[in-house]
Amino acid sequence: MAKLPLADWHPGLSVDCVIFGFHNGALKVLLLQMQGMDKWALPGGFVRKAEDVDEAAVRVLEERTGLKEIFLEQYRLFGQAGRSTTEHARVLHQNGWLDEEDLAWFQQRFVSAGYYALVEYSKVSAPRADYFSSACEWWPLERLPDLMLDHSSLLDAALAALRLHLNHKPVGLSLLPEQFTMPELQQLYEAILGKSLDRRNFQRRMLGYGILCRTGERRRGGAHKAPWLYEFEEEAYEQALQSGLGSTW
Amino acid sequence: MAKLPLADWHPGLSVDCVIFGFHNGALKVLLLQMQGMDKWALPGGFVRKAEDVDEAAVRVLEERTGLKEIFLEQYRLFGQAGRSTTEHARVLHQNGWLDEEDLAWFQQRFVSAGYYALVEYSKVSAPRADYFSSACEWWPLERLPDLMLDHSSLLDAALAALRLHLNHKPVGLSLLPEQFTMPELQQLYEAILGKSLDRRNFQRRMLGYGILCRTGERRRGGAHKAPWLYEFEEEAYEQALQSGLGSTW
DNA sequence: GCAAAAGTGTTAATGGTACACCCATGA
DNA sequence: TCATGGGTGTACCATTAACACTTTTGC
Repeated sequence: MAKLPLADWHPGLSVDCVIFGFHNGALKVLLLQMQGMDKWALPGGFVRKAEDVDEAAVRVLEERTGLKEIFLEQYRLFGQAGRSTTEHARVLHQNGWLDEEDLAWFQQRFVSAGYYALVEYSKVSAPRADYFSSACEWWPLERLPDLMLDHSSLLDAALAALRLHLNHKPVGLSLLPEQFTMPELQQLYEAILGKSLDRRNFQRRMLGYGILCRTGERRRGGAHKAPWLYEFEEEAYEQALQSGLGSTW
Repeated sequence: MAKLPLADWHPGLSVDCVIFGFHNGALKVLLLQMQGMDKWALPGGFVRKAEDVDEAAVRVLEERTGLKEIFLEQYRLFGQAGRSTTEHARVLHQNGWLDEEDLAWFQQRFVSAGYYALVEYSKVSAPRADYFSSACEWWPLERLPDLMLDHSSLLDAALAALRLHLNHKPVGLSLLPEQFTMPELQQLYEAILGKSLDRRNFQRRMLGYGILCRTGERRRGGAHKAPWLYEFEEEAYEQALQSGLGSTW
């Protein structure tokens, strides 16, 4: 990314992606460790002048995860005047990661479009760091490292948006592998909602929506009774989401 | 706005506001008619470099409505590469509303933060047009004029966001006058949801939330039985919105 | 007095909550 | 065989949906 042909990029505009994955019963997010800093950051990037902002987000997603078809939702623009400090750019510059010309670019005031993405954890075999970062790792939501700038609030807002969308977007479909068990689906809901649900009622309710299909197979190898494997019935799922899964009005 | 000191403004960034009002049982939005065009536009503006994007939206709101304390919610950034055409600027330039220098500014590629605002209709006595528009008027949602650029989709998305937020934001409080009747509140909900609700069940459900206070007065002058007047109990309202009015999980 | 709108009440159906119970599996 | 987790059933309760009925008001 160094040596940007600056004329090609939309000034003062970036995208940041909160990439959610689900593994071992926990929600995780993909974070980058910044070169020469102990702080971590959300994967992000700049926007080409000729490019949709959505396309920029897709590009970032692909660069980090290697995946192209990802559920991606833009939830808000972050536009506080003081949100982008120059400290980070200064450190990069001192360590030789940024030359003079690019430094000026990084020291502009930036507004950033916040996206959240839902990916199937197992498909992201090797998350890749970008030019300015030394590591790219999954972090569980409950134990996050220090994040730079306002990335904590971006993340919080993404989770809030995800909760709000839970009944209207294909959250389960996007985060879970093709086949999954009912307990796994429940753990996912519990992780997103931040509270525990009744096992039996959850099952009945979910099956009541008519969006799940029992494959007939069970998940063997667990320590206890083998649970059934399910798949989503995609057409019925889409249909049900139109009006919202638990909507009241 | 002509003769912008261009160095003070954030390049390629604007805000657009969908200002909702409620009058005579119908949802309305405030639109501007562009100088020399038959198309209408959402009230909008640019963002100063030293200003929060939210502040820019508040500024626009105040300029059009004269109101300062307005419920305002940013719902999404609109960032299609082709969304801002140069046609509008060309027309303004030809008619003498834009000089050469400002023309270049207007012909940049713009991304725009979409806000929706909820105002008490009666408090907006005289909406004011801006420099580039010849009229500023309320239009009912069901019969909207042709809108420029992608403002139709901005508006549709604002309504969708409003629906999604109905159980989590003080929608009634913001759109209705201090005192209102139950039928008025119901009409508001029906207008937002786009469907009719049962009168009696609506009333019971609303009263069940414990967020309304019957003043003891009735609205006289109507053609029929005089309905009670209510006010919101603001503390209880805020409280109830925390968990969502009709949330299921 | 009539039509139309507002307030109150009742009932059946639906859906959620809180359980008890049985089944499968590995240690 | 026991602890643990998974699957099914049921009884109870709250809420919703769909009604009937009464009250008020202007014409």
